Amino acid sequence: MSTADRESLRLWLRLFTTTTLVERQLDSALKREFSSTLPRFDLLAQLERAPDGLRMGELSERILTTGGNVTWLVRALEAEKLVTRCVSPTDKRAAIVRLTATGKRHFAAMAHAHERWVADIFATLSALDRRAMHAQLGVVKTRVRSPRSTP
Amino acid sequence: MSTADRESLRLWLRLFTTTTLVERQLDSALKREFSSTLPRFDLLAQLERAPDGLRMGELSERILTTGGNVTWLVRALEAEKLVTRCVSPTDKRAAIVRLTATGKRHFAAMAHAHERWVADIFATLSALDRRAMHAQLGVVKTRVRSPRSTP
DNA sequence: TTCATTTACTTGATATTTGAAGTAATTCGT
DNA sequence: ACGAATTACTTCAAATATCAAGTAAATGAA
Repeated sequence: MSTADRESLRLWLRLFTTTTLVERQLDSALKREFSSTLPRFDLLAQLERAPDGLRMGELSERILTTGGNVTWLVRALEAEKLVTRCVSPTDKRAAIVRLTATGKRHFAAMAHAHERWVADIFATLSALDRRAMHAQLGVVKTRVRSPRSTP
Repeated sequence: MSTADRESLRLWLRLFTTTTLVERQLDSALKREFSSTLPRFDLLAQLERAPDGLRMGELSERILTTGGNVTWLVRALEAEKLVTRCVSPTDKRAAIVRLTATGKRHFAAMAHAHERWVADIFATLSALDRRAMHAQLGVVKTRVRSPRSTP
């Protein structure tokens, strides 16, 4: 194992740990303040950006989870009256999910708090570092999305 | 919301996405090649580094999961003969978990492949970028571990 | 010592996530 | 237009993870 490999391994370990820690922090804050969770928040965030709603498949791609899980999440959020589902007029197989008015209000409140928490955590980095890290992550993300990622 | 806040949010989003993508890639490769998973691998990796074994509580701190989950994971790995548990001689409440010889062999094989996968993914970054990112993540990690992290 | 507290885990009930298999609607080639 | 392949989802079972008790051992103060 070369030095570069060793460094890659250390980097991945730290990337994973740090992300997990931030994730848990945000998740537990969402639970505490809003009785919600990060996955739910993420799903609502995607819908917020899509005024015309999204199909189940689009949701599952965007929040990086399986179709079965999206079905489950949407059912739960629907029960809480935060989203609605309707059959697509152009494709009867597809379901279109939208935020309800309640969902929008609820999300806006959460998003505001979430923003503050995230800003607070990453404020420890300089603007320069934040931009550098964003770019570096972009490279990794592209790499991991390309076809022959897993040899 | 200031520009800095917006950038923090974008950074967090990308951090989360990238980490999740790498995680899934590694997890599915471990499944495919070794019928294992990332959480199992992580647990074994901690034990590998601790020749004297670790207590359940130490494991749960290190792999960032709950005690109940560690009990579950260890039980599964024990059934596969990869780890053993014994009562601590100095504290009868505590259980000490160790790798078995089989566990060591099994882990060594996985670790080798895992190393290659990770090295391959992060080889897209320059050595300089890897070091920079490692340092930047260190700052965030420290921040998120400090007491008044969630205001 | 002796009992209240704390600590280390386990348990059991739930919640979440995955993956494979099933259903219905659409599309494509003919 | 017709059936085969594909696509969009749902379902169900199994794997994982959390949380809130519960149990037993260790600690510590009176």
